[in-house]
Amino acid sequence: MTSDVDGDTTELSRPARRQAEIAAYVVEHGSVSANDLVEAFGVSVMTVHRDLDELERQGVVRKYRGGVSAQPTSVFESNVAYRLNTAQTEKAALARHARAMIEPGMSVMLDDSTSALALVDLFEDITPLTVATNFLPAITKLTALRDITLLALGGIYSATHDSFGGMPCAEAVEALHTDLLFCSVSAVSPTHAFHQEEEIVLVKRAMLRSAKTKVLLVDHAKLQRTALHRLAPLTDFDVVVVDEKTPQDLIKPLRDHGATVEVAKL
Amino acid sequence: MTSDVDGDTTELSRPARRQAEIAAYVVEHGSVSANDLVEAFGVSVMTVHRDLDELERQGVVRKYRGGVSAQPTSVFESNVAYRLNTAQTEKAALARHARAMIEPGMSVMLDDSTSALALVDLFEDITPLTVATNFLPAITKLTALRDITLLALGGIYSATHDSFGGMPCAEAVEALHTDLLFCSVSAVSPTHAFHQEEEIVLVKRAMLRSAKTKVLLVDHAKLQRTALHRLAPLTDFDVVVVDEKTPQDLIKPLRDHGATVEVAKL
DNA sequence: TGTTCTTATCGTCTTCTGATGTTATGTTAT
DNA sequence: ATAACATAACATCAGAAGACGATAAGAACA
Repeated sequence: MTSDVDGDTTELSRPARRQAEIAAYVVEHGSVSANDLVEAFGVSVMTVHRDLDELERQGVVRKYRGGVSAQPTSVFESNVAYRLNTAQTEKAALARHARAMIEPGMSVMLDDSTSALALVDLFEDITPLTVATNFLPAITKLTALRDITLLALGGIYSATHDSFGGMPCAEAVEALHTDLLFCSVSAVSPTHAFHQEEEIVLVKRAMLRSAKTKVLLVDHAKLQRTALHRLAPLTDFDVVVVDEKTPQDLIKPLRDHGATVEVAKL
Repeated sequence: MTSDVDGDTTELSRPARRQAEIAAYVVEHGSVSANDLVEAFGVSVMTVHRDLDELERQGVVRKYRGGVSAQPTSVFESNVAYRLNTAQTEKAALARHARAMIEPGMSVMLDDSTSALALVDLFEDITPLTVATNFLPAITKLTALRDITLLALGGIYSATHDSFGGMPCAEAVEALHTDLLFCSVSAVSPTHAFHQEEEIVLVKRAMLRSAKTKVLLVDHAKLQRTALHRLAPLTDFDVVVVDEKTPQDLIKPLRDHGATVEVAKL
């Protein structure tokens, strides 16, 4: 019953949507020519090239004379997971649930996930608050808010994630200790959380070490995926929050293995 | 002959300009009511309040029921120095001069100054490049560029400067060592560079320790001002760049005290 | 050298954000 | 309690930025 898993491409600018579709197209076909894409998407050559330039900047495809080829799937997936911005409703629900755990005066850490971003929108009323994050969109949003101490976690910029990472970021994280951590991952098995990229795992692990209470935000799509790198056992998290659309038979195994699972109401 | 020192309020959005003017008005009058401002600036009460909210967020004024009062002058000055964005032509000239010092492949550090920001616009052609900065507008611009490794220097966000600072930032800086540093200050005496805020001084000093070649960018207005905190002797900089409008009799004292001064052509 | 593919530049058009005022509701003082 | 002030919540409008394609210039390939 995984009814509306994808296909809901709302809330994305036209070019962004097309670029995501082009990315999918390229990944599917391995490599294609610019002209193929012109026909497939009904835009001019120029626009196709511009889209491809952007996708290349994000590390999703590689351009060569005569066409483009797909990059390792991991990159594509992290990127498209971000852009295709699926399950906004679910993420908003997760965010509302998470919000209830936060009290004024606390310090909160956020990773570079869209789930965390949804949470930022709810911060305005929970002031004062200290927020640490390495996610540029979150940073941008938070700069506009009053009574929130923003602690930006610097590092090497990744266009694919629109966030900062690498050693410098991990070091910045380790200098902190926050009350709460909200983070998300690419995939969740009954026992562990996984992520596509080792580089990201480095930072997330540091975050896990630097927070008192750790919360994992998981929309139901994540439970049916797998990913390369094992990040941490689910028991390392104090709470795992899933959305209401998650089938019961996917939740039970988590609990059986000792995870504390809460369900966020839509 | 300090002809056109201020009064050139170009290149600023209407609300930003009005806010700067309101800030000046408030500082001049000590404290005023919202209605006074309505009459003085010919906008609605609502708009006045919005402007004041923004100025308060930046730490320039303090609101209370019935009006607003000015905050310590230092805050006002750093802020207005930033916003009133004077001497753009000069800063562009300084940036062009600085640009000639950069070779592809180098690592460059930038502080949170508008002079540094002008430099960012010239980076696109000097790739590859590694750029480290704590200035949010610079970070935002750099994320869009390819072939530039962006190293964001995190820290505590300051709305007044739109940059990151404090201890976390200083630590991030100290973990680095770049080929070049371009920075600016509030004021320059014949022997020293000065800055208004101690907090900023902390970060700038760290930057000075973390770069091989240090370049100070100074538009001529800076030479006629003073500021509270002594940052460093001018001889700590490998080069001090001034703009062409700087009177000779202001340049000579710097050289007499051992500084290497270069003049940027407009 | 000619052909094909790519990039640069310009003008047009659309879209979107941001700024503003008005009205309505809430809050503080007297 | 009431008046003055402040904020919240729309609706409107304008300006700016972005998207796009056409054309022309440039670069790689064969």
